[in-house]
Amino acid sequence: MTPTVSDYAPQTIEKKWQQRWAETRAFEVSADPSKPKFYCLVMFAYPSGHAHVGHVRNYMIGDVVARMKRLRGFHVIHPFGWDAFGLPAENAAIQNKLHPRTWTLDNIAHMKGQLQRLGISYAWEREIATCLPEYYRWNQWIFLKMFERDLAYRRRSTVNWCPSCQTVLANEQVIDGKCWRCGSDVDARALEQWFFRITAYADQLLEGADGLTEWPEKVLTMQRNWIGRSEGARVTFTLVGEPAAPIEVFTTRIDTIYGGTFVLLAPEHALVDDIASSSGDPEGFRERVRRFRAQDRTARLTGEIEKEGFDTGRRAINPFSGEEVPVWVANFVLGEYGTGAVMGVPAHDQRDFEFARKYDLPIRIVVQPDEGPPLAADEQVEAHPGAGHLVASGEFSGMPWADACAAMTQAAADRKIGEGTVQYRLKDWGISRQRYWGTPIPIVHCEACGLVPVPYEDLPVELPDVTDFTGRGDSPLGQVPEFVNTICPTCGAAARRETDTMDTFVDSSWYFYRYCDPRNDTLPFDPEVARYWTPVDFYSGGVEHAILHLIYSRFFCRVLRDLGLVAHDEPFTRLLTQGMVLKDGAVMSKSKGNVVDPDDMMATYGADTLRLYETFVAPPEKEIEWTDTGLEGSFRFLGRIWRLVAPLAGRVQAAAPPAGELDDAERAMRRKTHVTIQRVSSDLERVHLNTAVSALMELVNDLYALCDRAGCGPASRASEAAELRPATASVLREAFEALVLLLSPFTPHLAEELWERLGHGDGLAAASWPEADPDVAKAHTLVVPVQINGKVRARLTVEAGQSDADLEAAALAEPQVQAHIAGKTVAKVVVARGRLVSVVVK
RNA sequence: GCGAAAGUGGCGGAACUGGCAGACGCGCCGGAUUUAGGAUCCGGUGGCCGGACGGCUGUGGGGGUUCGAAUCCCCCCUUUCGCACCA
Repeated sequence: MTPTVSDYAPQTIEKKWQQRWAETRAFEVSADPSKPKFYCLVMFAYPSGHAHVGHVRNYMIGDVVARMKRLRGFHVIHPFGWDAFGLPAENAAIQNKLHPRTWTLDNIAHMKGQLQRLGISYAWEREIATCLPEYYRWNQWIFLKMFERDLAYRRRSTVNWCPSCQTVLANEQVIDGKCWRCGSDVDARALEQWFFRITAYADQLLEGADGLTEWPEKVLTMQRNWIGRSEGARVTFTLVGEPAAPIEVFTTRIDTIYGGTFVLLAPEHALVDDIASSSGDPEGFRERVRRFRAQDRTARLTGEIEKEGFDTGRRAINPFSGEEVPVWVANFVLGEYGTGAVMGVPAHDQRDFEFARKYDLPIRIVVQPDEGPPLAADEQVEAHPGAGHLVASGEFSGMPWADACAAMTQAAADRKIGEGTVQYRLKDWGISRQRYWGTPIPIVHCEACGLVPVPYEDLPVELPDVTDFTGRGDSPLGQVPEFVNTICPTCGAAARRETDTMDTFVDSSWYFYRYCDPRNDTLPFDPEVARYWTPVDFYSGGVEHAILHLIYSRFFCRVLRDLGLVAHDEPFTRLLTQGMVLKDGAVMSKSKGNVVDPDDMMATYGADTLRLYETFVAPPEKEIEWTDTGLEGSFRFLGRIWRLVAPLAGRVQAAAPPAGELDDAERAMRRKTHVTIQRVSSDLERVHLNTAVSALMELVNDLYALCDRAGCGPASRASEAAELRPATASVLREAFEALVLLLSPFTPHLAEELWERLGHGDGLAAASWPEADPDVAKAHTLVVPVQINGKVRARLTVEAGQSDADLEAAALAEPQVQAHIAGKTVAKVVVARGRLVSVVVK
């Protein structure tokens, strides 16, 4: 394709304007409290090597919003950066003998070039990369603050171990028992680990969700489920015999406690070992426990295994009934939830019911339904978990179950045998990773002093240069003596550094605050500056982070708030979860070989075409199927605009604003222009990008028709010679300018070029969003359909502003209508808001 | 199993608080231009009947509310997503 003067040549235009934007620092901003701000954020990128069109889509959504807000007079911060720590870099290093830093920085350079060629309006001077000491230093700083406040702590626990990634995973990072990153089955391992006490904020995170009115309900539901709050009570049963010990159970149905005919311990329960020792056959006992513990962790968590258990031979006293009940160990009781022990109430819990039937344990009904026939224990085919009133429950008999819950919780507290508690499914966030390419945890282990924080003035604890990556087990940092061996900051004795690194989700939990003040070297960010820019007004990214990044960030926001660094409770006011880009029905991935490279698309069609396509093809939240023909359609549209506006730009740029002497077509055109301004404006505020584009296409179609008629359009021969009425020129000028401005968030290069050709030397940076004139946008004549018995039989063309009575009369006078009501009686006429007349005949 | 969202032409998708279903685009058909192809410009395009005016039918299926339902209510089917022994 050889471009001629009238051809749309995106490559030339795009290079020109990208240079211009860089020279004028068009998108750089600084805090200015006298102006309204807008923080537009897209999830930063993992520098995997190449951006594909799926990433590009998200950046496009953010860019359209940012550019629109800028034209609307906001001070817009639209930053970008790199989530630059993580395993792929380390794995690449193992394979290619490259340092992870080299691999990462090279990838960043390449991807940055891609994004710049797309013309995304980032404030590049705020760019951050989490793998640089100047960034991760502040991870360490925040970690130490959390350590001081007991929000970061170390304990031994059973953790999720990914055998392929050779590291620990947080609970959020295990999906269906598999590693979120590589899909391997996750094992259990007992390790000393660092945790963040996110559970301290469980209630706040839950309650805060109610205020997130501009988040997708789906994400909030996922977060609420993940937090999993349940109200109940802890009640203490007493193990009889030697050793005598309390067994605390958690229940949400203390009202059923008189039906508690056995106690179940998780195989991991602390008492199990003691009981085994004092049993007749300690080895056999332990063997059975070992078997349960070894059962597939995934299957145990998802309930896919057969419920099994065995009698410990010991008994415990039910504190309410006073009865001695057997104590069993059961494989379906989770050691990590509640107290690791439950009371078995077979009549009212399905799991306990199945267990009791299997092992012939007693079933006792203590809640009878208020209606219907009473339950009988030996006839039960399933548990009755529902409502009713209590029976066989001592002094509580006869009470409605909900009242009984309250009364019995109170009674337990009075008698010091229990108390009401709230239990969460959410667990503390395990952040230790046994890998190299992450933030070193700034702690020193001293024989004498224990866990000693690295003094703030010694930060950052820098990653040493490791050159030999094996990817085997234990933390690579442990193999670097110069790193490990240090002295205790407190007592000066020889000590060892912590060798685990932090989960990379720590990096991403606060990066959006760092953008506000990215070069600060005394604090993570200046609270005053952050107060101006944050919270983030619009945040766009993938739904896969619904309960990972998005819950961690909400937690960090509160921690930083309590440290006095931020002034709000929620970091992201509005969230959009964008749909994925599919090719051949599948997510794009290198292994499937279905990746569409934006560079290829830009080489053929230009960045603007790619940008337009990805915003037009479907609503941002929906997934899209990539089609080359769709992309070509977008290219055609831009060519169509070019052929329309470019040749006429010089001829209309001096035209006066439209005045009174317009003909019908010109008046209609003006109206279309102003209606389009209204539609695009409101669609963009709602981020309905696809319908905004379609409104612009309608405008262009109408402009073609007008120019065709005026003999000046692309279809006209010898268009240069055609006379242009001054009125036409003024209408065209107004329409072209609106079109270019409304289009500019989508296709900024083309818009800048045409804006310049329309006589504006100072660029779109100096322009502002067009305002619709409601009077011009208003229809002067309208078409009112007339329904007879629900079917449209005629259309009236009337002057706007007719009264309902006039419309009714006009409708009934219409010959078409007359024909349909002839010989029948008009029973009723409804006029709907001047838009429709509905006639009912019999 | 539980919960949520969705189901509209050949395809992607429009339709604000119930008010002309199918905007816009892709594809397809026809015309103009062209030596030809491509590109471009114009027109047509849910289905059935009719030469046209027009008529009938139509938003997963079935019922209901209403002058009027893609939209609201009930039942069912399908798809996608989330949760799934959390006591």
